[in-house]
Amino acid sequence: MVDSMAKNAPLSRSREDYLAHIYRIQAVGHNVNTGEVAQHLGVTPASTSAMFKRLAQEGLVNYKSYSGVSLTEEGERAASHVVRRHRVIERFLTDILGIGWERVDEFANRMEHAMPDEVLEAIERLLGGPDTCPHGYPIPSEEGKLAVATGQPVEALVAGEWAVIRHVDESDTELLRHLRERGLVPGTLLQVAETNLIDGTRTLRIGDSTLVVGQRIARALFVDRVVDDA
Amino acid sequence: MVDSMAKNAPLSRSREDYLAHIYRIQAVGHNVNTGEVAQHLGVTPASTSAMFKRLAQEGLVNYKSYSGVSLTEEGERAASHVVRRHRVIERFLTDILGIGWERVDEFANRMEHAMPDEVLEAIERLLGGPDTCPHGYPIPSEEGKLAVATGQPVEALVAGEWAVIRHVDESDTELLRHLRERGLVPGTLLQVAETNLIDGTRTLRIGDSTLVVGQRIARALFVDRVVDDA
DNA sequence: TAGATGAGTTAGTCAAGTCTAACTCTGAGC
DNA sequence: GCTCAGAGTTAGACTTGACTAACTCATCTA
Repeated sequence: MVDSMAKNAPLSRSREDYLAHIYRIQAVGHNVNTGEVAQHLGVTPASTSAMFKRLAQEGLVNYKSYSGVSLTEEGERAASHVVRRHRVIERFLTDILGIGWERVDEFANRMEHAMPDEVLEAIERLLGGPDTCPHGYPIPSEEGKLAVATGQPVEALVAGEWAVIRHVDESDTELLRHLRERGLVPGTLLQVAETNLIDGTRTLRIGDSTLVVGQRIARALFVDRVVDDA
Repeated sequence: MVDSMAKNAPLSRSREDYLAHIYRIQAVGHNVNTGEVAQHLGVTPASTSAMFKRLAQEGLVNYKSYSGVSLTEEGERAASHVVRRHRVIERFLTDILGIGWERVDEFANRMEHAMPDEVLEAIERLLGGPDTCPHGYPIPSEEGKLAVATGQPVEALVAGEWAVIRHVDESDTELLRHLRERGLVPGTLLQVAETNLIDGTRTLRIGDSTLVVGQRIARALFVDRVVDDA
């Protein structure tokens, strides 16, 4: 909007971090509020407010005091490039280097700002054009449209329903290790055998085996329902 | 020396850049002067002076006004880690991703600060423990000793002498492309057939072919003499 | 509908790293 | 040995992005 922006000056590391996080929140359909962004980025709400103002001035977000932000078209393009880099790097780390999926988010956070486009493209070719990150989130296209993640938490299913894991919450390292060890990864088909509404646990059937998972897992696993054709 | 340093706080990107460049200059046996560092890093001599003072205070370099700097043991360790990262990344970019050696220095400059140790180790395993960067410079060991680059410019050879290319100056993209296209890469055996002291050109024999190179190349190719046993 | 409460914002400060402009040192040449 | 050009340094200002402390707004409850 405001044309005070230098043509294509690269965004600062900090701006990239803010934009990418805003993007991720918008991609799951939530409102973006200051405190949440501040907490995720490990800064104070005051710093976040200040950055929102700067980003708004540069035409990257729409911002009105006390009512949150949203990405402008330009902001969405910029943010999606960062998220794209992040997710391709994660894929690279797991698929080529064999690093555990519970650690790649952190590593990608550091690497995503310093990855030249040409290098990213070469990595994508090597990977054969992956569609999702290891945790199941879609890799945004080059064009930079918001890539919306479908799926709802296992928590929302009732006993008897079938579903496929789409993506898993990647913020908790311990949990991720847990999930991997139990085969709870994107693409896995499962059935909710039983729901215990008192303690929040779910009994899941996966292939021939049965698994009882607590509420934390039931909230971290995002699935799409599958109609049972059997 | 001065223990005002926080134990193992990671170095800033800026410090890493300065230290790495000082390391490279020391590794070819030259004195480190302010202007040269400033020019290479694209900052003013004033900024460089200021940084030298900071680094000295932190025990990373020995610094006395008007007489240059040298790395302390701690500085050498820190710098060699950065250079190590840089050179392993270059190898990765050329050998795994197939990027031309004339571009990898620039890319590695950006990536070297954001590469977690675990990722670097995984890349090294994938590469099979390379000894040198694509331009022929030694990859420092984990221990962080200064890795001295041997070799002298082709310019220093006289007609008739045999030599093996050890490393090539990596600062000029155009020149690097040129060299690669002519097979003037590390490991190549050559003989100086003729030296023209008037225009500075050299005629080189490589295998069955003959190549006339100008002074710029004769200064950018670093070789070790080989005794002619024939 | 008036507080109260908590989220969000503003004001002022700080540190890192850069710059320009002015100053100082070193050493090469006479 | 002296001078002076150029390399190096100091001083002071600026930018970015963070912080704390104090303020303001929105909303939920009574």
